Amino acid sequence: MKDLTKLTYEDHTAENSHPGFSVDCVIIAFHKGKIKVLLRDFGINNYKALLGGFVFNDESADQAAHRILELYTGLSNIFLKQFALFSDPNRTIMKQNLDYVAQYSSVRNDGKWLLRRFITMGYFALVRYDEVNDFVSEKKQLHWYDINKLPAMYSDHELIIKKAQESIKLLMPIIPIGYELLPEKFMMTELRKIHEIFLNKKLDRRNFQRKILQEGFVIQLDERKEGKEYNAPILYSFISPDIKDTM
Amino acid sequence: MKDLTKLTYEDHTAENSHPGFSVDCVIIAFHKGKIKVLLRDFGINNYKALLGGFVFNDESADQAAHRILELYTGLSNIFLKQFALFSDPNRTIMKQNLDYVAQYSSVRNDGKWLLRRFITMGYFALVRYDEVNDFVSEKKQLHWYDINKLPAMYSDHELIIKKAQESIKLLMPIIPIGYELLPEKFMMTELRKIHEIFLNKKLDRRNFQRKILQEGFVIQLDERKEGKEYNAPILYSFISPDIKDTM
DNA sequence: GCAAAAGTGTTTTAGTTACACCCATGT
DNA sequence: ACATGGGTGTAACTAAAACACTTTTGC
Repeated sequence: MKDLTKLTYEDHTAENSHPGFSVDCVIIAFHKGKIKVLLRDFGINNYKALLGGFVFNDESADQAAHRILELYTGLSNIFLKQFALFSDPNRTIMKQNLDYVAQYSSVRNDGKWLLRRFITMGYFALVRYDEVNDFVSEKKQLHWYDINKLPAMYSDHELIIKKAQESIKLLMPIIPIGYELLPEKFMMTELRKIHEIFLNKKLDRRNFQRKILQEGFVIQLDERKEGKEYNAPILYSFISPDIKDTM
Repeated sequence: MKDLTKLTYEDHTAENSHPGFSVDCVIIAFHKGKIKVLLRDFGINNYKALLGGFVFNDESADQAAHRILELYTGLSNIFLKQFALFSDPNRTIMKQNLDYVAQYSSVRNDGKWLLRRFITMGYFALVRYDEVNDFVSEKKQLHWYDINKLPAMYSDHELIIKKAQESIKLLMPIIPIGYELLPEKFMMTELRKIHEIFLNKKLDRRNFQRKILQEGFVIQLDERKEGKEYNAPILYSFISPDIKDTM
C-alpha cells in the first residue's frame, strides 16, 4: 500500500489509473439526530459531489475506495461496502461536467480524459461523526449534508446517494446497522433514530429497545448521560468490535 | 437496442467497447433437484468460464449483461442482479489467460488488449431450465454444472460463482427466491429444495410449506403431478409475475 | 426388505405488536 | 401551559420450531 498521506486528487493521470473507471463513496455519519453525507464542493454552479476517485493500476477498486476514504476522513479500516455500479453511457456527459473539464484543463493536460465515459462503483461507508469531524472540518471544501435534504449535485451523484440509502434499508434486517455510526457509548434513542431514518418510519420506543437488547449485540451500561438531573438517559454499548466480520 | 441476434463475441473490439471492463453472468437454473450454472468451454486446459463479455460504448453494464444473457439463453427480460465487482489487479493475468491470448491473437489483431487488466461486474441470473435448455443445448460449447461440483475454471470465475451463491443466500430472507427458477406449476418439494441448497441446510417439510403459503406468493392448485398413482404431489404456482418489481 | 417421499395437525416456544402513566425539561 | 422525551411492564397476537404416522414406489 502506498503512503496515503502523499496522495491527492492531482496524483491521478490517464497513465497510472484504470481507464474509464472510478469509485464514488457515500460517506455516512450520524450527528444530532440526522443522517449526514459528506460531500465536497465541485467548483461549478455550486454543485456538490461525492468523494470519489480513480483506481490505480496496482490496486483493486476496494483498495481505491479505502484510499479515498482515508484521504478525506483520515480513517483507515473503515466499514465500506459496494452497493451498485453506475454505468449509464451518458452519466458523465453533462453540462456541469463540460464546464468543469474546461476549467480543469487549464491546469493539467489530461482534461480530455475526464470527458470520456466513466463507469463508477458506488460504495457506502459508515463512520463516526466525532472521529472524523476534526479532520474533515480542516478541509474547507468538505461539508456534511442531511441525507434527506441534499443540495444540487454533480452528475448522477444524487441518484447514487438514493441508491445507497435503499441498499442500507434493504440490508438492515441482515446486518446490524448502527455500530459503525455511533460512539462507544450512546443512547438507545440515537440507535432508534438511525433505524427510523433508514426505514423511514417511526418505531415503538419500548419494543425497539427490547428487540435490540435481546439480539445480544447491545448491552446496557451502568452509566447515564451527564448533564441531565432527572431521568438522564441510560447509556448503551455494542459488545463486539467484530460485527463487520459477519458481512 | 441493437439487433441482438447479430451479435457474437467477435463483435467486440477495443474501439467499440469500454476499456478494461467486462461483465460476467452467473446463469443459474434448477433441474432435477440440483442448482445448475451455465458455463462455456474456455478452450484451454479444459477450463470452463462464465458467460461474459464487454460493454459497448453506447450501453450500460446492465444492458450488456442482458445482451449477453440473450445471446446465450435466447431469453430477454431475464431476472438479473449485480452482486459484486471483481477488481483484483492480477485477476486476469494468469497463465491460462496468456495461453488463451496467444491462441486468440492469431485470429484477431487486438489480442493484446485482452492481456490488459480487466475489472468485471458480476451479475447473477435466475432462469427456468425448461425455457432455455433447447436453446442452450444447440450450442456445443455450453454446459450446465452442479453449482456444488464445479469444474476447473478460468481466472477467478470460481470465486465469482461462490460470491454469487453467498449473495443469494444473504438475499433470500429479503427477496422471494424460487419464482424465477421454477416452471409455472411446481411441487412444493422443488421449492424447498432450492431453499435448502442455497441455505445449505435441511428444512422441515411441513413448516416450510406453511410458511410459504402464508406469505401469500404461492397458491396450491387443484391439480396433482401426473404419472404417480399414490399420493401424487400437489402442484403449486406463484400468484404474480411482478415479484421482480419489488427489487 | 428397506429407504425415500408424499399426504396430513398439534403443541410449544419465541417473537412481535399494541398500549399508559409519571415526571422533568425546554419553549 | 404544553410539547418533548425519558423511565418503566403486560397482555394479546403472530410466527417459528419441533414432532409421528401412514402408504406407495423404486432400488
